Amino acid sequence: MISEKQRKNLFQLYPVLPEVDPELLTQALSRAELVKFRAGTPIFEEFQPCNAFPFILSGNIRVYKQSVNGRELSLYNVTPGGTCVVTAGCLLGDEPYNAFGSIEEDSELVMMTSTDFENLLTSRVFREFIFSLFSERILGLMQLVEEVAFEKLDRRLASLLLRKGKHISISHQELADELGTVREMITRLLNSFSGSGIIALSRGQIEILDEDALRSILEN
Amino acid sequence: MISEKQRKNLFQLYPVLPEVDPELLTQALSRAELVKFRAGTPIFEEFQPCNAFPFILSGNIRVYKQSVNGRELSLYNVTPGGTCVVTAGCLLGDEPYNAFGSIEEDSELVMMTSTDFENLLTSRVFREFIFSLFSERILGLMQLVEEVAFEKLDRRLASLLLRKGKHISISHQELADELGTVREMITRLLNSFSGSGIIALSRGQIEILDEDALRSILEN
DNA sequence: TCCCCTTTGTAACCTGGGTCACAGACTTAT
DNA sequence: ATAAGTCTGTGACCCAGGTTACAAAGGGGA
Repeated sequence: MISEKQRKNLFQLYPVLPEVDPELLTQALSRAELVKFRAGTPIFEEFQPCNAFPFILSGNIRVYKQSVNGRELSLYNVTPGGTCVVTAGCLLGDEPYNAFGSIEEDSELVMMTSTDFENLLTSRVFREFIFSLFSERILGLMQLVEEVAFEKLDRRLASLLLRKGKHISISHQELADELGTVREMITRLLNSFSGSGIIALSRGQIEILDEDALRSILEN
Repeated sequence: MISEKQRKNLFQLYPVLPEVDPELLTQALSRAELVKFRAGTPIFEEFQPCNAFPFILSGNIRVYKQSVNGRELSLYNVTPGGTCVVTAGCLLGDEPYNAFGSIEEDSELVMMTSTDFENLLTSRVFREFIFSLFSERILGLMQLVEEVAFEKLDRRLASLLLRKGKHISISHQELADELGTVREMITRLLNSFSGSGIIALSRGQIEILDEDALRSILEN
């Protein structure tokens, strides 16, 4: 059971919810639980069966793959208002997870039982909501495949930095884990960027000085 | 308009269709057209808007990405009974294609207009059908990302060969296009396989002699 | 049979990026 | 202040895989 305040928050982030059949919704929410997680907490693993569906009130979930030698590669992030398509896919297909998920920033999730989630799917608007997230995600994954297969690392890194804004707080290792490479490569590339005055580096911080130069790397 | 025979064929391959609201269905089918394509025909391109939705009666569609230097990489194949999720995704999101599609074997498609497709989606069973294909595809794409990012080419090739059966009619170039690499690499790897007696090669043909050895490459 | 086109073989070479093995610099807890 | 842990910097090295540039088979049609 979640509080009235949390319910309001949830509705604001997921405006589709108040539109579903009230009876279904009340049912589902009565059994839903608010759970808080600290940054870094793992929340699901490859091959593990999935049994609950998360709505994100705050923070975000990083969904990623792991290689045998410990490298990681982010597939996508789930932010407030979005949903975890792996979980949805696994619940629908009754298959185990095929990726890892962990909390990136401190997060508040509303966890819904898998049966309640499936019940919600009988509602037309809710199904359409999930649908549009699915198709968005498919396009995103196709893009990612292309990037990983064909783009060089410097361009991938440049594009990642651009997406993250002008002042970035992140370690080289975390950047590596996002791109599926190793820390040393990131250090090297960042130093070469900083050598050309494109960025300024300090421990745990990257500042973008010349956004245009960074952008021009993308189309070299 | 499609013939009675084609309609039967369609229903057999897509058993969900006869279950949708008959009125919707009749509407949609009355405007649908059967189109035949020869192997190799391109049917859609990146950035092109999409305006029709295909059901596959026979043959198949290869959906792939292209790199600037002409390399290709298959994302998935659409076979009879399946549907092209890119198309569905693009139609739903009203976005242009972000991949290429071409006919791999001579094919017969029933093309439905995009508005009829969207109307069909108001039917619960049909939506669920598309749903399950979506989630299947998402899991597949996640798998592909992992493969491309972390697996070596010999393993990827071995796994591809195993999926294709014992007698394979295909050129080295086509294998390369499937894996996102170049012809020379495939030739090299195939020759090394054939050197160890795992496969036998002839022009346009690969015969798997030692399936176990091939499988053991996957887990070396 | 001859010609042309497609497919395959191959060798030398290059390069991006991963691995290893450190050393320093910063931060935080004790 | 000291120690321990976390980040960052760096250089040497290695290797998978892409590039170039050919040569030589097949195979099918005229």
